[in-house]
Amino acid sequence: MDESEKNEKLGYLDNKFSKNRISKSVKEKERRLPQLPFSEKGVVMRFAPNPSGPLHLGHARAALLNDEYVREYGGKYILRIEDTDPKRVDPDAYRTVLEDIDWLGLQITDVVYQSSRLSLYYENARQLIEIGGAYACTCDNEEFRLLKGRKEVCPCRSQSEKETLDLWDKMEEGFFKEGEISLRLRTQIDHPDPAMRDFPLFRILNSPSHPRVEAHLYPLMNFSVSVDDHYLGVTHVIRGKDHIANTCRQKFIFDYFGWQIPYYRHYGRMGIEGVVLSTSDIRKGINEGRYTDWDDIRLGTLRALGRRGITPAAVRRAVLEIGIGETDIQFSWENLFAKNKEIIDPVSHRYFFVPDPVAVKISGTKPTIAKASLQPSDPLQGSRNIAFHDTVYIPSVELNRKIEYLRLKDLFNILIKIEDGTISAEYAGNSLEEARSKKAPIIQWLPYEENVPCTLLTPEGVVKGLCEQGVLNETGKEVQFERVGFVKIDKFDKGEITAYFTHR
RNA sequence: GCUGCUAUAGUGUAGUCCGGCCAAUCAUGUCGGCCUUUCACGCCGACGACUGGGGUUCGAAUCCCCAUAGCAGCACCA
Repeated sequence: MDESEKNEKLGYLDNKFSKNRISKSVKEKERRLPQLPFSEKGVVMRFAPNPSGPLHLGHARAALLNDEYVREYGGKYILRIEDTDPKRVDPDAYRTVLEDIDWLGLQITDVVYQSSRLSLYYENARQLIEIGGAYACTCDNEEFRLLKGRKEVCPCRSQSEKETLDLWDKMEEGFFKEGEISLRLRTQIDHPDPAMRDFPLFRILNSPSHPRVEAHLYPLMNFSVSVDDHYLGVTHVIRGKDHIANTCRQKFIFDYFGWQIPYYRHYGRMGIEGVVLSTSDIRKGINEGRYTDWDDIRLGTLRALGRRGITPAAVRRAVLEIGIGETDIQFSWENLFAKNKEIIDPVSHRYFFVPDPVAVKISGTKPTIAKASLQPSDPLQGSRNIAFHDTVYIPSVELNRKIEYLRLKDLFNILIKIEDGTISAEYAGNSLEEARSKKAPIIQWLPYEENVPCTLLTPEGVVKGLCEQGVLNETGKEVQFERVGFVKIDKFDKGEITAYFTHR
């Protein structure tokens, strides 16, 4: 897919093809994000995931919000892979994160890996030490925590720049083992917020080994992020409010170096109804066999959403509507589904799917071929031909409703007869008007001879049924099973179609 | 415990900075109707909110104070 195709798919190109009624009304409904200050000359923004697993809805918000601003103001959009903690790096994630970003349609202009920038961090650490901004602390963690709580300095804090530099050399050389020493920033030990007091900048890690680089001395995020944001020229940072404290911490670092601080904006926490979002919890669930994989449709990962038929454009619209407010919110599937429907309804092909099918022989008529529209709002997309011989499958629920007069959609009316437990039907005319006036249910059906088994996976359970053979051409696409809902055709395997229920 | 952020209908969101045009916007949802060879789409209508209490003011969703609730940070994670 080239760039323009991609944009069009995401609803960005307002070209001659998108002048139809639906996309126009959608466009009018779209609201804009609030303006960012200092954006006149364009912006440099970044999306900075930790490569610990595939991306989920929470990542999508950060990624899409930033993406949208870069699209609006122009500039650079940097993907920064934050892999400075080998404990939290999943080698596969280097690939999956990129795949997910591609799916989302982000306009990334630059990609950097923090693990390739360790020497930059070391150099800046050295500088920071030289100007007296940091000291090497050998205190026990718990001990330091207690001192900090009492606003008391630790003995290491009084070391001279020379002493710190010597210790730093040893840290770089590998003289210290994990946990023995860390480099701390000199902030204010009596800062009212305990979270600000002399927080750490670097630590030693002897294991596990890093998949991309040989190292033992790693920066902590507040240092690497500050250094990168500065050297990469980041102008605006949109991130979750769980980073508010980090923003304050990073300002201490910027101040030491005399760097210009980017514009920060923090959006609120986002909870998602009934879904596990945490990467570590998902991983655990997969390992324990509770989920099939990262794209298990019960998950909130982007690949899971894609698999059940949620489009990236819908995710984008939903996320932009939520915006950058600081209020904690409850993300609702209803709203996402509505956005998705806006997108897929006008283009999804329609098919009949008959759940729990019952065969009914119809007397009093001759074989014929029904013509049904593939896409009712756009006849140009063609139609399906469904052959009627003499027996059809209809959903068993329709019989349970005890209504005798029915219309088979796009075919004709029938009268159901149940005698001694055998079900049959009689042809009852072609008139649609008559069916309407008698308020006959208009139902989906399939010929006895031509159909294909289909398993529909829904949140409520598995529905076995039959569907039209035309569905075989729709693998990987979203279609609508008439009177059932939108589904994504997952695969055709062993003579059977598997589909995932997307939403009504 | 300390520090900070937030608070508009079931959900999301506009309005809050610079008080009156807000008996509060839009979307979604639910219900009802219309349209329609789908229980989809579209159209019409209804339902539904300023967390509470004080204060300032002629006038407060909007400013101030207190309370309450939710969330975050106080990691050698990001």
